Amino acid sequence: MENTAVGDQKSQLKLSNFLCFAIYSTANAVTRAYQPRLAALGLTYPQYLVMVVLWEEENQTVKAIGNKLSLDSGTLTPLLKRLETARLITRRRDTFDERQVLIGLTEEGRSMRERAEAVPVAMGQAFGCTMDEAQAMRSELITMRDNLVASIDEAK
Amino acid sequence: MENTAVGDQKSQLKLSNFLCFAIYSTANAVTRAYQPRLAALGLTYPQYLVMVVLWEEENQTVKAIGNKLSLDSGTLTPLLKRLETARLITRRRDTFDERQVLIGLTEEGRSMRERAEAVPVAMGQAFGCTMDEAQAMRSELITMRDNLVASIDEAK
DNA sequence: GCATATTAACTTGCACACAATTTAATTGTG
DNA sequence: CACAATTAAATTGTGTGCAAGTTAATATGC
Repeated sequence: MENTAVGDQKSQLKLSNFLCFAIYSTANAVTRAYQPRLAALGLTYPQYLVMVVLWEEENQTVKAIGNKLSLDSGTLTPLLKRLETARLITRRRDTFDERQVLIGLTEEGRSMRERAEAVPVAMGQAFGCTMDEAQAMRSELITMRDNLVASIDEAK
Repeated sequence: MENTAVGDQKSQLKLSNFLCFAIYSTANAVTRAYQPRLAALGLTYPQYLVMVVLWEEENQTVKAIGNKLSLDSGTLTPLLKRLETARLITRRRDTFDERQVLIGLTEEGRSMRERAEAVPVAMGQAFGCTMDEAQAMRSELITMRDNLVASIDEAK
């Protein structure tokens, strides 16, 4: 049936739009939802992500942090300078490769980890979904993200 | 089994983190993936979203557009001014309620719709998923977004 | 060994997002 | 009718994201 095929295609085009928008507006909501929970720590959501990466492992390069968060130095450099000003992290040139900057934690940054434990607890409840749903969603999103990223160079 | 319960809870806390990050980094990838496809139209992704809303219905207030896109006037006002400068939209005060500004399309903005049809086609392919997967994902994301938004006031 | 290419971080410029405040217009209440 | 409360946009200030270009250090090819 030709009409069905055409109908399918049209709705897919609309859906692809709506899916993009769903991701976009949910991401905005994630940032807004973190804000009141991070206020006590004085962190923004991207700053919190950097701290999470550093709590996992100290003394990482800007490049390594960028790879983990999919952010480039144009975004990270000013963000890291703000965390340095807040005395949460340290920045020092790698002695063996002076191109690299190693990001470490101050004692204050290290000790913030404990106070930050409440944040994912509160956020987990805010989502209102089960662990299985969250895991399935996460896995599908990462697949889509990697597909999208792979498609970018082709589109240029 | 106590260990299992504790293990479950810990992994849920991590997962809630990872789910947030998956949404966040996928949304960044969405914006980057749109960019080369919107370059020919001279639009950013948020600008494209506003145009889509206006192609559906002309002469909407800033408030109405903001409700549909979950954006406030602080974001929309400068964005709309850029679209006006690009001669794609018109802005005029509502005669019956001078607080409101009605956003319309110029002939140029209206005619861009046809050229923009290729964008969702390309993006749909870039996602690399079936229509059913896209629809399921979209529906779950919207549910989570609404849960998140509902949780924000409580957290303040 | 030295010129060239590559790499890491930084910088610049632009466009969001959003909290908080301001301004102007309308609505609601006594 | 007067006047307080509400509403819609705009404005201000801060913090991302990211493309494009710069600088300095390291790696590579001949």
